[in-house]
Amino acid sequence: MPELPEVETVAAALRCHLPGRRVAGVAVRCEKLRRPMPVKALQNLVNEAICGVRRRAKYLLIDMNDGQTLVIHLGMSGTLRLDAAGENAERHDHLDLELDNGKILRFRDPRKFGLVMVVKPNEQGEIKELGELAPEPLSGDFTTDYFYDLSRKRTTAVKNFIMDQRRVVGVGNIYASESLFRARIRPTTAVGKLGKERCQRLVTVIKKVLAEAIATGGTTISDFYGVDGSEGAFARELQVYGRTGKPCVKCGQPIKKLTIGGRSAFYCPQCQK
DNA sequence: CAAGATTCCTGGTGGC
DNA sequence: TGCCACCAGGAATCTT
Repeated sequence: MPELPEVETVAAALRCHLPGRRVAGVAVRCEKLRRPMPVKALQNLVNEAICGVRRRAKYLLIDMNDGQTLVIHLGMSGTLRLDAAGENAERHDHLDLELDNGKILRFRDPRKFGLVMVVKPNEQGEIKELGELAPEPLSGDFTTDYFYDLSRKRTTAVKNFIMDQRRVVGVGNIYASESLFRARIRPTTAVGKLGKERCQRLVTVIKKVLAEAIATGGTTISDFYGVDGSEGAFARELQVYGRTGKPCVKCGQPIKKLTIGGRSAFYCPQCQK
């Protein structure tokens, strides 16, 4: 589910509800995520005021007045929603943040690939616990030159490269296939072999696809929903993802599927070289 | 150091 | 209908 546009959609929604609220209570029902849930640190958030909501790559950052930040990664199946006061938790609702207006911010994650941390960012707002992340794709730091220089002499498939969060952040399996189709580049192409022009096409298209997906509220395939339970509309815009055997929207050739780096890749053999 | 395989976990689906 | 193998949008960790 959640790639950059989905996380941004959630962040934008939470920005309308969380800042200015205080944490009134915390409930942890399952501690076993990708890393154990930091129960003590979470309980220490009680009575803290929330001052902002940010996103970095696919991480959601909820900033507290005292300088701490609650970091949430949705993994593959995580969702956050805002429940009305008194609403019962359901299966796989692992964490509740009760707010001072009674509403409950709920983290659900059936596959438990998600991540919850409480950290202290440095003065610039950077969080070392997030590791080495590439620049934000929608920022001015993500440029053709950046991409071109970083990819020289790399033999890995371009699809793997754009899904590697140390090189490009926010692009997951869906937007990788979609971006490559729009850039007319085969997912298997060695990234180091791409000339400057094709690098530029890809960088431009990644920005465009992510921005469009944000504008339409993200992609709902099976388990992405907005904070209010709504579905994202970008699923209608998908041109290759999940369309194996169906005609290419541009040339009519059947879309092909293959496995690269253990993940499925979708492409048009005619349009993508 | 790069690139590929493996692993965490549960739920939905498609085939028989 | 029931059972089961297989697949899933992520990313850290290990091996080669």
